[in-house]
Amino acid sequence: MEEENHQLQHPPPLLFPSLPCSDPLATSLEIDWIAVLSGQEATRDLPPTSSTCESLERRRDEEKSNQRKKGGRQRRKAVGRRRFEFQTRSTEDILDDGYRWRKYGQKAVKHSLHPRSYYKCTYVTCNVKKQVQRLSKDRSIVVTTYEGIHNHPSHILMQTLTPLLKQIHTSFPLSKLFMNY
DNA sequence: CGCGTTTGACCTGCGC
DNA sequence: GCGCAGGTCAAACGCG
Repeated sequence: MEEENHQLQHPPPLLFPSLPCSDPLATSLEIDWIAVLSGQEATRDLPPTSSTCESLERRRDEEKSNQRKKGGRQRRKAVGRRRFEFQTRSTEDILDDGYRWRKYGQKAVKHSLHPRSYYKCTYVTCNVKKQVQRLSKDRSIVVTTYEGIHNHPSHILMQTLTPLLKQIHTSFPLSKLFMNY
């Protein structure tokens, strides 16, 4: 068992990373708020310094060369990626965790009566995946495994915040706010 | 028409 | 090297 599996009683954390540069890949900077709150090293990429863009360039080059090696496709087992697993008693297979997911596969799993479903976060730069499977022992329990950490707020949160931000913007236009600067 | 689901094929890692 | 199991891709399809 190389990867870190955490049994959680609550959904995974919402993420609000800083954007250190204009590179689209920069949005994949991952901050683990669970780690933050527990006092561990939270950011798995470089901290947001001027060298971040450079490291992202390097990572993108590595990914490109990996793709070339594998005949155009990148297939790698996610070994060592952070995984969060939690069990929920529910009749629904898909839990609304606030993010939008696209199903990309389903597989019958050995020693289990129920197939495992594979989902990807639909947000463009977000690489988070999750697996959903029912326990064969107790069919009322859904096991959800998250892999990776979201680099954007959930769409539900955005829906909630957008009108609020609009109101703030109309009440306090930026031009007024920065008049004294 | 855009987006999400389904599903069979394919790829990769791992144990023997 | 081979076979198995898990993970991913991508075309076809459905739905709003």
